[in-house]
Amino acid sequence: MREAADDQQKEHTRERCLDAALSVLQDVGPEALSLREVARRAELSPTAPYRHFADKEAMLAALAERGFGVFEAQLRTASPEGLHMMTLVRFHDMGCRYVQFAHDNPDYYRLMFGGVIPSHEAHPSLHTAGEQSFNVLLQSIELLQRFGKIKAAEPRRLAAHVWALCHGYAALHIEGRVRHIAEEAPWQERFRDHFEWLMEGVAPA
Amino acid sequence: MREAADDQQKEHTRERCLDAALSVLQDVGPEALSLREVARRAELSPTAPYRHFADKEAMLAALAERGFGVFEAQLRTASPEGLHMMTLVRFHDMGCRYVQFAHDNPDYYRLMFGGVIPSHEAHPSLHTAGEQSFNVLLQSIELLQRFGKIKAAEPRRLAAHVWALCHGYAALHIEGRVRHIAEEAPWQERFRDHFEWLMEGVAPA
DNA sequence: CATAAATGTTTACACTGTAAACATTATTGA
DNA sequence: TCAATAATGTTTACAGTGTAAACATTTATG
Repeated sequence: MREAADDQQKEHTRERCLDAALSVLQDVGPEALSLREVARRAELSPTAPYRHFADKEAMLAALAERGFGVFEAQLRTASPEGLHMMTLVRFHDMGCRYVQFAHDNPDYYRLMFGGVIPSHEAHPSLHTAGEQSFNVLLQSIELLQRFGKIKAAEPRRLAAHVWALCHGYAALHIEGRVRHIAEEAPWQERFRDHFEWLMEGVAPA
Repeated sequence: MREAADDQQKEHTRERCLDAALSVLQDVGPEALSLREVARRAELSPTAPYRHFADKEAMLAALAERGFGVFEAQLRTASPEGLHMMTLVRFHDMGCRYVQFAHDNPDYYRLMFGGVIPSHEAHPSLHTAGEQSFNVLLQSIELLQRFGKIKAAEPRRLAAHVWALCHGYAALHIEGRVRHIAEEAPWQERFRDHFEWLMEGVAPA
C-alpha cells in the first residue's frame, strides 16, 4: 500500500497524462486522440496510461471533468462577488462567457458536450462536475426570479431553456454552421441580439 | 467509359454501402464506425468502398447528406400544402419535428450536426444539403414576418436564433443532459414551453 | 528487512484506414 | 466485331490503434 508521500508522484504522472491529452486534443480533436500518442507526449511507455485510467474513455472523461472545472470558473467570474449579486447585465455576461469558452476551447467543449463520452453517468465525478456547472446557471436564474427579473416558471425548465440556446449557439458557432449566416458581425454582437430575444421570452408577465 | 446502363449497378453498390453504413452507425455510433465493418455488412471486400468514396470521411459525408434529405422532408411535412401556408401553430409543429428527428435518429443527427465531419464546406453536396434544410426554416420565418407573426428583424438572425434553440434542445436531449432536469414530463410537453418562450421573445413589437 | 502493492515496461493480438498491385468486367471507338 | 480502355472489385501490405497479459522495478508497510 502507498500513502500520501508519493501520491504526489502518482498524481504527477496522471496530470502529465492529462496535460499531454489536452495537447493532443487541441492538435487533432477528440475523435483522433490516441492513447499511445498521449503516452508518447507524456514520455511514457505506450501502455503506461492504463495504470491511471481504465481505458481511453475513462481518460477522456477525466479530461472533460477538468474542462468543467475551467468552464465553471469562467462562468462564475461574470459575478465576481458571488451569484447572489446577480443582475440581468451580469447574466448576459455569463452567457457571453459560456460561448466564449466554447470559442476559445472548441475541443474541450466538444469533449464535454458532444457525444464523445456516451454516458456521463458512467463516470460519477464527471457527472457531478457537469451538474455543478449547471447549478451555476440554475442558481443565477433562481436569484433573478427572486429579484423579479425573470418570470416565475419552474427554475429548472428556465435553466434548460437558457442552456439550450447558449449550447445551440455555441455548438453551431464552433462547427462553423453560422458563419455563412452572418459573417458581417463578430459573434459577440450577434449573441447580444440572441440573448436579448431570449430574455424577452422569459421576462416577467 | 461507362454510361447510364450500369450506373444503376454502380449506384446500387454505393447505396448498399450507405445502407450498411447506416446500420453500423445505428449499432455503434459515428466514432466507432469502421469502413471495414461497412464493407463486411455490404458483403464486399474490405477495401471495396474505396471505389465509391475517397475515404472514410467522404463516406460519412455522403451518409450525412442522405440524412439531410430525410430531415428536410420531415420538416416540410409540418406544412403539407407548402411553406406559404405557414402559421405559428405549424411553425411549432416544425420545431417539434426537428427535435423528433433528432430523437428518432440520434446517430444521424450527431453525424449531421456534431463535429464528426470537420468541414461541411469540404463536401459541397453535403454543404448544399445542409443549406437547403436551413432554407426551410429561413423561408418559414420570412413568411411569418410577412404575416406579422414575428418581429421585423434580420430574417437570417431570427432563423439562427430559432435554430440555436432547437439544436441546443435536441443536442442536450439526445446526449441525455436534460434527463435529470425534468424526468417528469415527456419531451414534447417540455418543448412546448420552450417553444412558447422562444416565440414570445421574437413576437412583433 | 521481507513482503506485498503500486507503477511502469515489454510483448502480443486483433483490428483499423488506406495505398498499391492485380484481376475482372463492361463500354466504347475502330 | 473486336481490341483498347475505363470502371469496379479483390488481394496484399503496412503503419498505427486499443487493450490484455506477463514481467520488472520501485516503494511503503508488516
